[in-house]
Amino acid sequence: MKIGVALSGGKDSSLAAARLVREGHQVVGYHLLLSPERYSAIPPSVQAGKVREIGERLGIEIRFIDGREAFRREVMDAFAAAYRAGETPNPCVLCNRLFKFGLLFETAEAEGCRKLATGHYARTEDGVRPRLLKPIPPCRDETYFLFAIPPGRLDRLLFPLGGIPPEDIRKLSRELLPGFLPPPVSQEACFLSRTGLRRFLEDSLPRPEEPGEIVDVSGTVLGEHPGCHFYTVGQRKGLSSASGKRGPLYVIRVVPESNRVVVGEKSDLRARRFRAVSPNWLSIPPPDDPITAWTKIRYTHPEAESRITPREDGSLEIEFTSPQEAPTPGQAAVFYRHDVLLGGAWIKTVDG
RNA sequence: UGCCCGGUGGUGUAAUGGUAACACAUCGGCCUUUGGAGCCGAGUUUCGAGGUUCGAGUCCUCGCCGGGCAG
Repeated sequence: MKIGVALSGGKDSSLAAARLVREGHQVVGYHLLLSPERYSAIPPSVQAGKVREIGERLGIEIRFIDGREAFRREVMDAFAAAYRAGETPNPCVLCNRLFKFGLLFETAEAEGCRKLATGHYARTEDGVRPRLLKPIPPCRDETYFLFAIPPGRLDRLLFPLGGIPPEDIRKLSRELLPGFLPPPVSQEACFLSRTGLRRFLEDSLPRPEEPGEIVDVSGTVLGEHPGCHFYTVGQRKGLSSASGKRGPLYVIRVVPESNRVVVGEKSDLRARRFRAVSPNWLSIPPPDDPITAWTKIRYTHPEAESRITPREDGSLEIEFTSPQEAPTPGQAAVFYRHDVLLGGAWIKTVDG
């Protein structure tokens, strides 16, 4: 079978491709060019070179897809807009939806690939309605980033790494890609290096350096900040001008209208209810009535029991059984039942 | 002007006359397929000038600064 593989140049996607090659499939590697040179940690040409090298090593054809203009428009602009609105964007989810499982998927499909594989740690399950599942337990679970992918494509996706235990992945790595040196894993958003984020915001935001007040939950002014887009809910660092007393301070809210950053204790971050918009249901049909599910509000959040109520306007009301720390506008809320990712939505407002 | 308190890292505080400590902040590392968080580690401090004492953040004198009382 002809299978397309999304190849980033990293270890996981290479391994996924290697596995499919070993199984005897006709594999084509697709590499997306997304990041503008100005902001990237690794120059795109260097990354492309890595991908070519992997292609040679595996003996597969490599195709490049230039998505830079659309990426700029659809992911980076949205990223900047979120900061402007005092939200905390999650570009990975958007990029997965629009590019890896969007543009790249469509390109591979048009070129005759029956399936698309990626190196994500996740699983799919066929059936009347295909489902997206978490990987086999000790593996890190990356399904959070996949909640927004188009449901109709689930049956044509392959996650070759999601079904095998980590020790086997290491073994596979030695067998299939001996001597392969993974690039440094540590990174920010893949299209921005650490310095890139700052530069990007300076380029993209009007008057980025406008100072404002740091206030506590009762409105008392505690200090000054250099610009409210440097802050996100739950953040602890960068509050030096307000600190010194009352233990560690955390950002509770960012209010761009008044250019204020509201801070408080860690316990002030806990909230039970929030509203989420633009839901995407993957493994179940969109529900008409309230359902119970376990909701995860950030990548590393241990999902918690909740009730999800669909509203007339298409948004969702989520209520946790017990308050959770720092639901944050702009982040994804992803719903699970055991191993199954039911769907997800974007956190819009937090009610308390 | 008189009297009374107080002045310790960037901030808030601690230290019977005996190695100046704690929290927050800051910096570095770890963690990490988003932003945060979390974990580990580090640096930095006694308002100034004299004096008493083996030894002063601590006691004494003067000054400077901040607050209070008296008017």
